[in-house]
Amino acid sequence: MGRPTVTDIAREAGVSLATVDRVLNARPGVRAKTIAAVQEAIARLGYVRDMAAANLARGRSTRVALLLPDTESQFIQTLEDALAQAAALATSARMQVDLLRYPAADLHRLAAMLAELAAGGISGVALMAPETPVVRDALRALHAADIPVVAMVSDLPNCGAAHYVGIDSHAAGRTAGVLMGRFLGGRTPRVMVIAQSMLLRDSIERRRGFDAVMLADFPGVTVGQTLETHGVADTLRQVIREALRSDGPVGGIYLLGSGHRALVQVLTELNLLGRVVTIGHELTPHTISALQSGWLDAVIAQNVGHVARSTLRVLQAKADHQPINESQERLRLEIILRENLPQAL
Amino acid sequence: MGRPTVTDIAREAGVSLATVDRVLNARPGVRAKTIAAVQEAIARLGYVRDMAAANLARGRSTRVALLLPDTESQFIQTLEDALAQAAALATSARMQVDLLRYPAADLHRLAAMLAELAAGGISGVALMAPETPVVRDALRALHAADIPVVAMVSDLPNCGAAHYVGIDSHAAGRTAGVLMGRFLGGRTPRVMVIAQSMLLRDSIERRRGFDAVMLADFPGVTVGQTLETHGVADTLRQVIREALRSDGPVGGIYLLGSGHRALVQVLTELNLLGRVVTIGHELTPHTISALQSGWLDAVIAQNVGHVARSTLRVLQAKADHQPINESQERLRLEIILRENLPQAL
DNA sequence: TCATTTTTGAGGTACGCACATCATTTTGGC
DNA sequence: GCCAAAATGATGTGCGTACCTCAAAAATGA
Repeated sequence: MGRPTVTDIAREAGVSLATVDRVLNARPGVRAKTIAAVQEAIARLGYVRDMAAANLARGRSTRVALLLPDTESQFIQTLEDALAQAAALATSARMQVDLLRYPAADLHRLAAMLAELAAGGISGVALMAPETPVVRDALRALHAADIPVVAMVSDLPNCGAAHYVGIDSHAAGRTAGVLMGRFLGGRTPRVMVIAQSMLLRDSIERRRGFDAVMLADFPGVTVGQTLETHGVADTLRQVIREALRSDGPVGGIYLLGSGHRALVQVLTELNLLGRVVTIGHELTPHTISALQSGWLDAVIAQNVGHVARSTLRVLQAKADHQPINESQERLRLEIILRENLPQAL
Repeated sequence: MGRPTVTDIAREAGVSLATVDRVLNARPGVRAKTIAAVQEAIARLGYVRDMAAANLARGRSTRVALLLPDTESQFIQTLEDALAQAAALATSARMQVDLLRYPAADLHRLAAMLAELAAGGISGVALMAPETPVVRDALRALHAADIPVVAMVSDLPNCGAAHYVGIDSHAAGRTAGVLMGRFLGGRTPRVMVIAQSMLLRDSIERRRGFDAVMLADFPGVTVGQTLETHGVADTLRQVIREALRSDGPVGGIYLLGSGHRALVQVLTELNLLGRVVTIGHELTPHTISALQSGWLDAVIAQNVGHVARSTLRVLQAKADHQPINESQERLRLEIILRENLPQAL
């Protein structure tokens, strides 16, 4: 005897197949007493619905859209690659994935794209986007239309997002703080914090976490205010030079977002490369090679492959109205050193 | 138009459904020319076989066995829990999982169990076991019977194992080494290395990795020889006391395997708790609470949930004669500090 | 060219489930 | 106890694929 099927339940519960079907799919027109009897039989037999067969019968081939900003960042590119790879695999599980980019500078366009998708009959959307009123309204419209929304990498609370796939940015900042403090090894120099921009929710939370740990556990270390580079290498060079003119030696640098390549360049010019504890975020070809060279001491990252697969799994579960396996979807905050660099991205 | 089906291929290739079926399932009696035509149609339409429907039609419900030692270790228990949870989910994907324990001290019994399983018609086996001749022979017999074998946590090369699910132990030791060296922060005290036993492949490789890094990057630090406790708390107490009597202060302890609880106890007695850099392996309730209390500085771990799910996925893929998605199955070596402890195991 | 073998076609059944329709039974209100 | 409403049963079809049988066609050898 193999696993029990709907037929077994019907026999066991003393009802017809039609009734079992009504109970299983929460269709109306069944007395509470009958529902209980069927569920009791399900429990007794240990029945587990064959989701593959169910989806096959439904003939439903989920279509979802994934939206990323068109930023020229290696992290975004890495994430897109991971999403594309996961999407290719999802095809064999009856899921069609549209991978789209939106202009990072034009969030109205993003909102328009979301509206189009909603009209085009899509069963789920996942995106990485800043939380602005325009975006929020667009996402709320999706929510109202019963289209599940998944936030990737950067959370979107108060937008009706059904799920967040990404790591806790505050914890990421705290972790960066501990590593910085411990890698300084008792020394109490100044530490510089550099960011492209402090508009993004992630950067702000990371900074908060970093400060909390430094203040509490390494009170001797002076942490400077956040230097914003706006993605311009010259600005970066200038702010670093300026900061170095201030009193006290700089012993550590915390890079909140991207910009590793420019930083390495500036540090080379200033002959500081490898002489300063440097901690950054996200695994990209740049950060990997910087770790290998010893220019970067640690990277706090999230597994983009996991982000991609988790995103698709969550969207599939939402489309099936299935519960989400929280423990599988919880992303771990990863600490990457030269010694535990993954062999391949 | 949804995704292409076998019918579409038949039409596109100008052959019948039966012929497409023969090609897809590598059945004999088709001319090479016809095979090429069908495959060309498959490529042109981008056909991807619906594995769910295929398995449904096959009526095949994969049955696999998972074997763990009956060791009273929290890590083994944690792993078993993760496997049980993954198994419960796998049920809805037509997979039946038998979760078994074998006496750790009696590997002949393990070999006998494996032989029984082979005779009982099972489609795959995963196990965590030491690599002894008895085990090797038993696994080779499985391999000869075309039953795929997956090694969990501890690798089993030269046993015909189809796959290894676990982290690179040498890299784990190297990582522990860097953390130890850096957390010592320039100080050069003695470092103690403690293990339950050095018979297990993992412990040996970890030690090798640890030594390699300490020697190369932190040459001032003296690393003692491995102290074996054989799982006895008293022995642990004794070896630590003895080691402390030697000259030079002990600044770090590297715990290769389990035994965290006993170590904390001994360190408490000696008033060394929290005053020595301590690094261990694997996330268990004990190590988690030790991290939270600050008694443990870092843990090198593998995600047991990932181990469990990966094991089942690999077994499923092997049973379906499907290729394995290497990037998804590659386990990351995780560094856990108090700051990035997962909220739940 | 004929006989033989090989290749191909046509069609059916099954897997476990969803969903639909219509007939039949049971229930509750009065 | 009658009737309408609600609940349940019976039955069929289809999802995409595997696997089987038998007939028909094509290729091959002599």
